Amino acid sequence: MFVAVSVRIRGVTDVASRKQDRITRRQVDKFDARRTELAVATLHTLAELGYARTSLREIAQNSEFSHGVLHYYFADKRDLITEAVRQYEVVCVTRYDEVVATSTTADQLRDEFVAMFFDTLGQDATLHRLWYDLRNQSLFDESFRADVLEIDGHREDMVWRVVSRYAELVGGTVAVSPTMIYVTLDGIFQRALLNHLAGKADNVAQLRVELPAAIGLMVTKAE
Amino acid sequence: MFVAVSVRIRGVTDVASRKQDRITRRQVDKFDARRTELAVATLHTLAELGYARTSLREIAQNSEFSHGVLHYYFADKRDLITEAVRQYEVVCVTRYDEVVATSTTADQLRDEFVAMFFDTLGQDATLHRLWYDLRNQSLFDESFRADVLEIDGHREDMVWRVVSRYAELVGGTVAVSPTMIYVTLDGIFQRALLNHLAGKADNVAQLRVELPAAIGLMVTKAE
DNA sequence: GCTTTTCCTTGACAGTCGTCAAGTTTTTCT
DNA sequence: AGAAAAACTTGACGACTGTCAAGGAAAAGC
Repeated sequence: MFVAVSVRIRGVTDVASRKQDRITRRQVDKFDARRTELAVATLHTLAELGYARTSLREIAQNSEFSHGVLHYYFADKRDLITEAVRQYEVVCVTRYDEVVATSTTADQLRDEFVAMFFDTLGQDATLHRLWYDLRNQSLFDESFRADVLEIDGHREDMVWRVVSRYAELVGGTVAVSPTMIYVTLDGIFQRALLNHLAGKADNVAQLRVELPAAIGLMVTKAE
Repeated sequence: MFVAVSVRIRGVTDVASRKQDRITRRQVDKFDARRTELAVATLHTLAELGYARTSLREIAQNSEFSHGVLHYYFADKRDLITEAVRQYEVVCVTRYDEVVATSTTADQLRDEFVAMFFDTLGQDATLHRLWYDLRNQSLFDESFRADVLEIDGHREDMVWRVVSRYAELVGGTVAVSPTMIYVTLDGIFQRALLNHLAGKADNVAQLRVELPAAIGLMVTKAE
């Protein structure tokens, strides 16, 4: 019987058990592959319904398996959702890195960042509302907090890479702390998301107009 | 039989029915009083447990009545929660008005605003996390959106009154739009709330240090 | 004081939830 | 091919949910 935990057993380096080790690893990889497959299905269900209304049976219906299988691969619901959140992070936290790497002028970086900012707002709106849902859930449920704070930190790093590179290209320095930069941009994003989902496209457009200036306020040009 | 709806019947101005009207109004007022009483109990339950885990029986236990009475005063759960949200607004949306009214210098206004900002963060933390919970819920549940957008607008007006008055006292002008001011301050508040509830007091203190400068960036002094 | 209306409690309903045990199907190994 | 292990399905459990109807308790009206 293969136990339903995600901890891989390592350290079996004895020569006589190599073959067994190889087999076990293949099993574990297969196990993990299905785990992430189910976690992705969970992610889509959560994005569609929100945390409060997502049930295990609904998740199973969004996969090709039955609801019982979830307890074969996950200890309980929290374990499943935690894994789903980790999948979210993989998708989301390197979003702007290519823009940073390829842009050669400050204006280009700023414009492409703004473009991608509002692109993903429309494209992945349900995923983003899920993130905010889970982050809020961590205000009530302590067991989510560690993961949420970690992802929040990665998001902060992500926008810091953008803005500090922008300052570099502009030939100046960043005027505010990484935390302030993040909460500002994240606040703009949240507001834009709410307006987007409420169908208020003109409000979203207005935020798009104002975003470049907000970025501009964060850096001071060298004289 | 007195129907459980919140719409008051008006327009009965006929002289012969004055007495009946007076009685009816007293009944209605009593009805509304109990409605708000139950809405307040709902608010506290929501603040404690969050939207996802709040049940009608739990709400009733936080009041002095049994669970059945909720359907006597409210059409359904949504009606009840909507009324609770309105109660939240009454409490929260005029929080800084006195600071604005009594401050005579820019520094005083700024310092007292910051003080109250972090006061209510610690004092009413559960209420605030509820607000963010419900705002997020509106990203999934369309029926919350109108109320949420209205309250969000009032919150924006609230901080606008603070910052525009601050600019006035400083003898300058506000450099960014009301929306940008709100999303920034709200973003800072959200971050501080998360850190506060996570027990990271030093992070909260750091945000407190940085808040005055963030306000400073929003206004430009006249030369 | 008696009747009528209002207010509130109690208990039940149909449904959903997370969880798990038993059993079936599929894969793997010898 | 046969045996063993893994992967998956099914159905059930107790608990909990929102809702509502029946009836008792309290207040109002006469």
